[in-house]
Amino acid sequence: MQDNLRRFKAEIFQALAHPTRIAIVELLRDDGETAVTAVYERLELEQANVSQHLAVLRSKHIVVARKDGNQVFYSLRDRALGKVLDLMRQFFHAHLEESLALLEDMRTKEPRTKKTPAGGRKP
Amino acid sequence: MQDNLRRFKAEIFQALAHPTRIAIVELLRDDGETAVTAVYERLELEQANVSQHLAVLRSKHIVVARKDGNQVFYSLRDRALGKVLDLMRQFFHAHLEESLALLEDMRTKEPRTKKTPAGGRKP
DNA sequence: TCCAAGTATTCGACAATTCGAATATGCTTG
DNA sequence: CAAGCATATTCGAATTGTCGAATACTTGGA
Repeated sequence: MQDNLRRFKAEIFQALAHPTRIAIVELLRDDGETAVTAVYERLELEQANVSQHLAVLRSKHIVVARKDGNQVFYSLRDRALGKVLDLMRQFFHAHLEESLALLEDMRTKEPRTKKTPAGGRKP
Repeated sequence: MQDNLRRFKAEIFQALAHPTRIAIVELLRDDGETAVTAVYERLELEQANVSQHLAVLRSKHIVVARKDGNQVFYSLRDRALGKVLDLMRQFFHAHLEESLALLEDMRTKEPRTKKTPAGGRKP
């Protein structure tokens, strides 16, 4: 059981382990219930992509959907998760220097580059 | 920058998004500084595997290593992460019923089965 | 110096995630 | 019912994560 519990936690973390999903959660936390259209317009992302990420969040019960006629409104299911993100910011600030180094690191590696033509390292 | 910050958070979550790494973090939180041998003996895992997971945690600065002679002692770098896990438990309890359903779901799907011989559904 | 203990890294196979494109589903209005 | 908007799902390709086995590195002692 101890192990199942850990798998459960891991799945929650996994669900949050993507910049877009974090953006979505933060948006819902700040703006409350929001329709899908508003989400992908605010975040400037493709509809399908947002829908896929919402599906992930939904499957882990991080988010709840409410249907209203044509559209679907999403909201955070529990504000504990908002707190988690706050702690995250705290964590970030507490170790600002190293965090910045990490960010720098991330910048050099360029995120999800899909068309980097010749970036290969080590010939 | 907003986006970089989200990528940073996502990486932290990603680092925690594995049952073994959660087990490690919880162990370090509860027992304090611990040598690698003790970790993999307590968790009944392969040395290499634990070392790989520790490398992940290290690369995200979730954990710090202190060398002492032959061995390396690991500890949590920030108790904020302990708090995050506490919030997680809170989250779990707050939604116990659905969480249990999720666990049940996970049980049926069996995690990381590598040698399930004939479990396939749909012939 | 050689060896053994304790950790870390590399490698190859396989599983899982992610994206955009295409397509499907569901609701509402005419 | 057809058309059209809002959302979801499926597909294939590329990327990333995971594991055990093998191997390398580092330290302390014979």
